[in-house]
Amino acid sequence: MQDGTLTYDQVKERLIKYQLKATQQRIVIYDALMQLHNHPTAENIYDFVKTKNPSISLATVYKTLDTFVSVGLADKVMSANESARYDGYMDHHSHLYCTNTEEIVDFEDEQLSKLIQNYFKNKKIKNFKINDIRLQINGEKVNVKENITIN
Amino acid sequence: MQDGTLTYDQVKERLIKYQLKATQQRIVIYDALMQLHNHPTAENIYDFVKTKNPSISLATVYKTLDTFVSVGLADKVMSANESARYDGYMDHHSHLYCTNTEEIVDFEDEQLSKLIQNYFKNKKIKNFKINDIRLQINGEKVNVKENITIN
DNA sequence: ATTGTTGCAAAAGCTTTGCACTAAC
DNA sequence: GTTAGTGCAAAGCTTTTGCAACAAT
Repeated sequence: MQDGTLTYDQVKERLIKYQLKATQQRIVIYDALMQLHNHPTAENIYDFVKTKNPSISLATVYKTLDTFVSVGLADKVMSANESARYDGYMDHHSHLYCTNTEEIVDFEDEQLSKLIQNYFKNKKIKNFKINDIRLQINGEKVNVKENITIN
Repeated sequence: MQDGTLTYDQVKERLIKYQLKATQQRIVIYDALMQLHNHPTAENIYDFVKTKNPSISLATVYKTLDTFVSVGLADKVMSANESARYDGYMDHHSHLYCTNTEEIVDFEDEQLSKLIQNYFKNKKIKNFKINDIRLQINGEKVNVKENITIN
């Protein structure tokens, strides 16, 4: 698990390591990300960060988070920013997501489902009742012009 | 795999089974969902459906899709509609998502990861190079006031 | 006839953009 | 001094809402 506490200089160093100018804004935003380990929204981070830097703008928070994601310092979770996509195929199933073409392909594998279900029969998570487990398998088409074929 | 072709009456019957009035709009939207099995956006569906029902409105498409999701006739994939959430904890990991409290909790299980990785060493997906596999485990807190604890 | 659904247009989010100003190197 | 990053306000998208008109039962 991450620690959540880095000194000012440690953050600065890390930013530089990722070839980013160590601006005040980036430092406080990165620091916020380390402290708010509850998957904050941009707005959450903005609120948090305003106490340390009252003049910061929400646009900067967005831009900075984008930057962090693009260099690999942060991750965007539960993807927004794309439109919602719908699926009428209602058996529980997982998805392959091609990061190049943005295609989503249904994926279902009985054997793998069983494997995972069995795993959680033995390993319970305290205070959490599992309703549904889905895999999101991210990757790339080898040949963009051909289809992805399962089995 | 789903077939993708249902007659007008079959769709109607299915809607009624889910206690929905079988309106023209719902029928064409459900039909669209069955035909567009590429995880269409609301806009995609709207475009598709306009050819059959030029006077339909985008708001109706949204409302109808919501209705379908709430009765379990369709599924919302790659959740949008929430704000993007960020995560500074950059080791690849999975998430528990509590559908009541909307909490996202990091989840990492070395043993399970290995299990799944091994599985895909034997079972390749044609024309797809896997970069990253994540689990999204949906469920509910048993006691909303207590935390979810892993291990 | 009743009730729920639709379409419209307006509003509400969230996120991005352009540009002048500023800070980091 | 250069170059890149910031803040602002405006605009862009997607999605939601309120309400009068309408269709399904």
